[in-house]
Amino acid sequence: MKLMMIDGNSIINRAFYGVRMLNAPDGTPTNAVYGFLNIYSKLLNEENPDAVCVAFDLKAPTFRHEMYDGYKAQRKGMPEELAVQMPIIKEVLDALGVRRCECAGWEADDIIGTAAKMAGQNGDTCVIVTGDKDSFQLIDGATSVRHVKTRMGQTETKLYDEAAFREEYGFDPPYMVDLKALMGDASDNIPGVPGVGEKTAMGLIQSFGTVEKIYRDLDSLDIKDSVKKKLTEGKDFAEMSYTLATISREAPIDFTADDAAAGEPDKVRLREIFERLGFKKLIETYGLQSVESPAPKAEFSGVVESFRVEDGETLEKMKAALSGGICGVAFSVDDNNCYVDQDGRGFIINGESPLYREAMEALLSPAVKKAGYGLKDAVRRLSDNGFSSGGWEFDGEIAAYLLDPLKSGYDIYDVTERYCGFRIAGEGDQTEQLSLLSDSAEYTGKKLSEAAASLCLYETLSPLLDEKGLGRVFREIEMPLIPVLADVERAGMLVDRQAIESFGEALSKDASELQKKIYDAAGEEFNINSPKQLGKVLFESLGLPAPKKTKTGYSTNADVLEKLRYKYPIVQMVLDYRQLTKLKSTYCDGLLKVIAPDGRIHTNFQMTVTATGRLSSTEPNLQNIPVRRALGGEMRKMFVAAPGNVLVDADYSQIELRLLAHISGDKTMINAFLSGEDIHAVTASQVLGIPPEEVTPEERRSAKAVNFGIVYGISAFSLSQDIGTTVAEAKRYMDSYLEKYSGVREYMKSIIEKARAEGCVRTLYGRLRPLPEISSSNRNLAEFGKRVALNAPIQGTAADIMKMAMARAWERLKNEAPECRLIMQVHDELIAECPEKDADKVAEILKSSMENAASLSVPLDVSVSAGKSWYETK
DNA sequence: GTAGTCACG
DNA sequence: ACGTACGTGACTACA
Repeated sequence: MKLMMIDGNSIINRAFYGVRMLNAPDGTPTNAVYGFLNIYSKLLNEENPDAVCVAFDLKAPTFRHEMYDGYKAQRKGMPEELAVQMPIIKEVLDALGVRRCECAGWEADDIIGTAAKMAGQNGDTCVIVTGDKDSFQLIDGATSVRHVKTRMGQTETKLYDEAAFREEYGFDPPYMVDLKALMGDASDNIPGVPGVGEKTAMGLIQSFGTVEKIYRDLDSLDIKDSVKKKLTEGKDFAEMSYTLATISREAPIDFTADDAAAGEPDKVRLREIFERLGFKKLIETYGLQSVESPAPKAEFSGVVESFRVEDGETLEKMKAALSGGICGVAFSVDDNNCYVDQDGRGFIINGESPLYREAMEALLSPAVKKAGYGLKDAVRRLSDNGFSSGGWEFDGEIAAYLLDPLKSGYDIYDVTERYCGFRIAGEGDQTEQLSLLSDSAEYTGKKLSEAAASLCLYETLSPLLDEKGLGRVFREIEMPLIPVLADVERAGMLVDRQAIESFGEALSKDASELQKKIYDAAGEEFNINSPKQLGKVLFESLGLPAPKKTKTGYSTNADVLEKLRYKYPIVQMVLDYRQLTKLKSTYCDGLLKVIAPDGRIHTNFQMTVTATGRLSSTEPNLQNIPVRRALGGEMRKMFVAAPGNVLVDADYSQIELRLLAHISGDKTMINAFLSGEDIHAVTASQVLGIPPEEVTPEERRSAKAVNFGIVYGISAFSLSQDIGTTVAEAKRYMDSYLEKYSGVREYMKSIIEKARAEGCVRTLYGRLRPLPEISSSNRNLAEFGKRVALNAPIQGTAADIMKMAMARAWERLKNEAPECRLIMQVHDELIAECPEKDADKVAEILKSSMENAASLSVPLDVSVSAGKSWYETK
């Protein structure tokens, strides 16, 4: 096969200087991107390669920099307008499915040289594309160079094989190095021999062959004395330049021509990028116009007729329709109606009809396969109205979330427009609506349209999920969770209202006393809750040293105040005041507002919010009830079991760290977990090289901080902040940590490379986390992307496992402890409420469901405990 | 509506 | 030279 290796930096440089300046709508310069794409298309036409790879230089110094300071000089020359385009080009290449390669410590030339050599060895041919003549040294029987020039805005290329090279230079390609050694190369800042230019150098190489021979025989050579003198004086330069000009063919690259075979372009991404850059013409050239909105499927014509299920005849008609394939459903909260679409026929089940129950039960039977949108809430409401349900096959909202989890919301209208290509009828929405024929259709409303849209989304998104590798997460993790969460929300957590009220009163009292003291200490009254006013008082009126600023003023957060609290009593008072008011407003007042008539708090679990696959909890958020500090922890005494019942609380211990061990495959860490010992103590012992029994509590704390930090992609700076050491100390610690757990270091490196290449990462079960920022030209964004790349597979896999565990536990409890209800999930913690007599059985069910939800190279350990309140289960 | 703060895993 | 740990939601102040 034929491999085309492109010298990315070289071609982009040519494009930048050869194409007049262009700008994206946001002002970003784009001429190099545009020029590069034009050259690239032209090359594909000329060469028609089987595989393509674009090699890039990295900023990291290479051996050439080490031997010659001047070598750096030209790298600095890249103008800002060009530099900002580099990451964009990489983004475009990724979207095009073109392999790219960069390698710290090696230049694009070295990568290309190595790839060409490997291609030759494998019986492939290689054509190198570059604007630098350096690469001519690589030409051989299997390798040619297509040299790119831009003149007057026109790109010209010329192909050099062995014959063409010899004709132009009069010697064989390998001696190109010798030529460069003598004449130098301004563009690479290779000096050459002072005073020897192209003509002289070419003559010397043609007559005498190599630099080595020239110097060996210098005295006897038949050349001008002046040239001889220059050669003698410039010998050191020649030797150094020889090395600088020699392309290494030993770069550690890890791909072959096969790996670089043309990938499929990601048309959606490509279109997004081109739109951002204002490349309207290229959107046409690449045929990307209708990527986001595929044309509506011809056979889909919406609801063509509709029936109210009000008599036996229509009921039978509906039942007959349901026995066919999947149907789309939508439920109305207001009028208690249900809308069913089955292949263009709409059925409306009216809440006031005497046949309502019978019709609903027929529809909700597990045997009837249904597609809907936002089903968890529907299932919950149906349960509230006494309907059990099953056969939930497809939820369009969840599908849209899995396909693109970073969106801020999944409105059914937008999602349908995006994936089905039409807008459905919405309130005040006069755009092209889903066709509902008024002639034969009795009802042409919004809900029936949603039922129809759900069916259409099912048909469009089911194959798409599989195509994107998301089928498993969808079918095995998300869909089974729907009835579970509906049930958990419905169960709710019982709270002791009076206890919350009296705790709140106590907090108010303490807070107002503290408020007085603070006013005294400050010498003035102000709103302590206003960071702006507080900052003014502390750092201006009282003149405390201000360690940090925010973009709007002084920073007054806990980190800052912690540092000042011993020196200034008012600071401690402010910290205490904040704690009291937080507890009062968010937890006492906040929770009292949402106690339902049954005396319980029913949170709302959001399935389509987080970037990693976790749940979130709202109205109220029960996933952030205080626990870390003593006073806040009191809150948990108010979450109680009903009389005669207990709460059973099961916790994964260190699930994320265990997943790091599993995913990285690090043997030492895996063994640490297999030993069953205290992991943080083992870490301290291994990193510090001391026996486990000698690890002090302080050392264990540091090890724990590092273990946590590694999962988040920590920096030495943040670690030092966290454990209170110098940055140097923290760095030493991290280095020895990564030395000891070298598999973790390897993982960090490889996942980041993978994320760059693919623009996303995945969990063990395939859940996707896109990483648009990792190729950003904004350094902070790119760094952020790296940390996310590291963390998302771990946090996300933990979320996947917990979700599977919940479904398993729920199923088992239904059969083995039917009086037990799951009532809460807090990421790695699952809480059930059951009669006291069932406590042991429930504990066992939770523990084994959670421990066996996944089988990894390390055990999953779950600790369980029971109590009358959430506080007591700790 | 945004910024700052702080509660959780 | 620069900023500095991943993922959430709720509350208050203030424009």
